[in-house]
Amino acid sequence: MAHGIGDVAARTGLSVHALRFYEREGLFAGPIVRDPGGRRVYSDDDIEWVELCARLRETGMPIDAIRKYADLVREGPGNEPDRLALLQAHQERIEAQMEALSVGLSMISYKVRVYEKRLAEGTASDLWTGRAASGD
Amino acid sequence: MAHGIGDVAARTGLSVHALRFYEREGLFAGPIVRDPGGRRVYSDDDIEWVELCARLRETGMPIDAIRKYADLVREGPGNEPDRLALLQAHQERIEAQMEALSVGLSMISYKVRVYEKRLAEGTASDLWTGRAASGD
DNA sequence: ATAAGAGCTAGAGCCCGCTCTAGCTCAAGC
DNA sequence: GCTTGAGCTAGAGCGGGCTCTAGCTCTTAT
Repeated sequence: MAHGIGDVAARTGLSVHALRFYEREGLFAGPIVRDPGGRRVYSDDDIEWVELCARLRETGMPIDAIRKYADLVREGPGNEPDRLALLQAHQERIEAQMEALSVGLSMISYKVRVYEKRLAEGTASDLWTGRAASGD
Repeated sequence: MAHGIGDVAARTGLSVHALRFYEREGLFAGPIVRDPGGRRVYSDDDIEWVELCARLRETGMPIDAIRKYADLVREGPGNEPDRLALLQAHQERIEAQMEALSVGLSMISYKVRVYEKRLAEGTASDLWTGRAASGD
């Protein structure tokens, strides 16, 4: 199936600007075909690739790293260990991020509980003790 | 306990530049005391606050949002529901992020497994079938 | 035939979050 | 008393990742 850039944008959540930008930046593994009028025509495979890029970006992989991966794929078979290394490195980054998020989340959840408790007491007693029970 | 800015930087992982920047940006709930020579002197409470800010930033809360929270705290008691709302909103953002990360992670883990398998087969058979088994 | 709408390129612009510089002051150790 | 090192301010600069603009072309529906 062939798809126009607008289509692809709509279905991947990226903007058409971003799609052209990614292409210029060399994030695509192969050239995007053009129709006789010079417009980009995306294949289903292209869309799949764009979706991968979107996930990689969403999980914080820098453009630069994605380009390196795309370069390897473009080079063709033979460099699988290198590709694997890039993916694994990113896997670890994601795991670290998740850890950081969960630490932050539990800190915030704690504060939320404190506020909720204080508010419940407040509506019950209609009185605030200022900084009596800390917790900003 | 009183701490110099270098100290605080070391123990929070932020740079001294970032600490001054945060202060300028109004992320602090109260003014930072200065010594007779004009240097910042951080209390334990200040450090705790800085640590909160660091966690909020790490989890992707924009400077702007942290400032709003700090503004509320600075205003004093009475606006707890507003503070709670900000925290809850951020809590949700974090949860959404974690979701996105885990989707991305599973996509990548899948690819990693594919490569590992292909490599294992490759070393076994010493032959690559090119794009026979897709998966970039 | 025409007007609307999607696409194209090259390049400028923007936002965020720091980071760095210049030029100065201060406190402490040798 | 002098050097070294930490700190200060105001403001410039930067890197990443888009986003937007201008000016043009092409397709399509009326």
